[in-house]
Amino acid sequence: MRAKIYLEQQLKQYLAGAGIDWPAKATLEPPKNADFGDMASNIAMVMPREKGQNPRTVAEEIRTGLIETCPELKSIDIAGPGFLNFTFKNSFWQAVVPEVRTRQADYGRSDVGAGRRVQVEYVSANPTGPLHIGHGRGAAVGDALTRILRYAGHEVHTEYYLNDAGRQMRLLGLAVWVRYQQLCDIDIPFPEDCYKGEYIVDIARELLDANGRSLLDRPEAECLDLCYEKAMNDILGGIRDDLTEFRVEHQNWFSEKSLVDAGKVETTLDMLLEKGLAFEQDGALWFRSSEFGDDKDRVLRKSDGLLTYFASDIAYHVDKMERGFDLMVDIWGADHHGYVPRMKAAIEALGRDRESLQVILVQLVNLLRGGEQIAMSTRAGQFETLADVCREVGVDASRFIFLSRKSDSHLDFDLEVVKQKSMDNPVYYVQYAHARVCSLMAKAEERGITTGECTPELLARLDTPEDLTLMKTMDLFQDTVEAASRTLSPHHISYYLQELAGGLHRYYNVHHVLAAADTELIQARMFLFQAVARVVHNGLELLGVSAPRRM
RNA sequence: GCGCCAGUAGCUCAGUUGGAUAGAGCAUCUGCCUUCUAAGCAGACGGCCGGGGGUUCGAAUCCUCCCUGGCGCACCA
Repeated sequence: MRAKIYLEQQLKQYLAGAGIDWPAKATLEPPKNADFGDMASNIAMVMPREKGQNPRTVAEEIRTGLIETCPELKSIDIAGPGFLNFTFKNSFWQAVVPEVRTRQADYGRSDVGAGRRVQVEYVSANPTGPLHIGHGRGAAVGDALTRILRYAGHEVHTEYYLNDAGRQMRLLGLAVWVRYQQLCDIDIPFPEDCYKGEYIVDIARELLDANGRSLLDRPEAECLDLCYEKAMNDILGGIRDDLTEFRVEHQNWFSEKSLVDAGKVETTLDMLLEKGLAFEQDGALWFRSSEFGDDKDRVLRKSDGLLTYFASDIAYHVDKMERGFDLMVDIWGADHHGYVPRMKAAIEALGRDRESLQVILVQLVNLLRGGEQIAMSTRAGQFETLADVCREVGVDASRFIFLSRKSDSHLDFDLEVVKQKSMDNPVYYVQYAHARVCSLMAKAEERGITTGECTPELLARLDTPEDLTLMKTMDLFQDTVEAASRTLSPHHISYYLQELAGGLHRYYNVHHVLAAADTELIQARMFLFQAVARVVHNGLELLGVSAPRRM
């Protein structure tokens, strides 16, 4: 059982005996400084006490009460202004090894999510060009978050919102059409605001190869449609392929066009009008977002009669709510942060708690090569695609880098650095820990060493500081999963794994596993290593990073 | 001008939502391969946590005012 859970139960039991509730500000966590013991609590300082009573006196009472009823505890110390520092017996920590052996892929799994239904919408890039590195970051975060939330007991549904209606799409068709004509040696200028990428020319060339110059004889509107459709299908196919390659799979691709065609946008606008949340002014239709915390009201339908993106975005979120999700998580590029208040306003206006929408803003990625910046702009057509980057540095390395920063932070992604197999890229450090154990087990098999039964007596041999560090770190895994889930922050897992891997590498250099003093010690250490490898594996799985058996 | 995010060791970044003496890695130095993978380990060096004020037993973390960088502020998508 986890140290935190155990102590929490014991303390609650003690407080209940005294008729006191668990204080809201009470904490229970491993102290930064290991000299203070295994777990520390401020409970004596934050719980109600008689006036004039010193927290240390309260702590002393708790200490006396607990030390008798908790056989798992080796000692309780009181320090500083009234901290309680708990130290467990080695046997408590050793029990984590069989626990990992039993639960295997489920070790660390939690039920804090209590089956809450969560929808994670991510990537959702306009299909106007290939995915670039910035989309990759969003994809990695969304996917890891999905894995973590599921592991923490949520029921998660993933979705890609496809903006397949609107002006950008028309521009895409136009771009291809112009390129097609140019390929036919017709001298027309390329529109300034169109997509200039080489991939547009490729699509036009395919059209030319398939149809010859025949399109030139058909009505322009028809050609534009044809070009748009072809471009859309090609690009979307590319995006799907890139995501698959990046180990990202959305359960549903939600089409904006389908929303419009089904009249759901109009229905939503009618509903807003009915509730007095929308109004006509200057020939346009407005949403009263300013009444729900936004800076100003926002246009839903322009005076030219066309709907804004915001209008269909509201309709889309209405649809999400109708599908009964307890929580909607949207992952956006940070350059869209100005959009958050109006979307939250919409959620609230529609009668839902604004917190039921959580927008994760993923900051910009600076793509560098040897310290020099590579420009990225879909329209200008200069960028390295996500596929290019994956091909060059690998999916594991890319994902791990993306998941090793909190989303709020800007990220420098230097291709030369990420390619290096050094500590500049910790993914190898973590994977190496797993591979080390695997190769060690293979070696044991070669030598005919078997492990036998995993008994407490055997595990009692795991009593060095390095043993205890590893076991305590494994004990923290589920807490880490829960923290990552609670704060919607995958990077906690990444840092945890680096710490666990570090513990293993250190151990490896201090203690020989297969050359230990006697058979029992060898077996005990093999059990320990197998458990560590299992936890590393589980953690990497949450990040969507592979756990190689050899490197 | 208004808003959002960031500012922590020379560099890249953590810091479990208010805890004890602020942590990793890289870089730079010093050591460790005749033994399970050196993609590793040990040690040293390195800090006014952007700055001022406030809140309290206690602040990198909370409130406030400044400074710097990035990004947004459309009847664009």
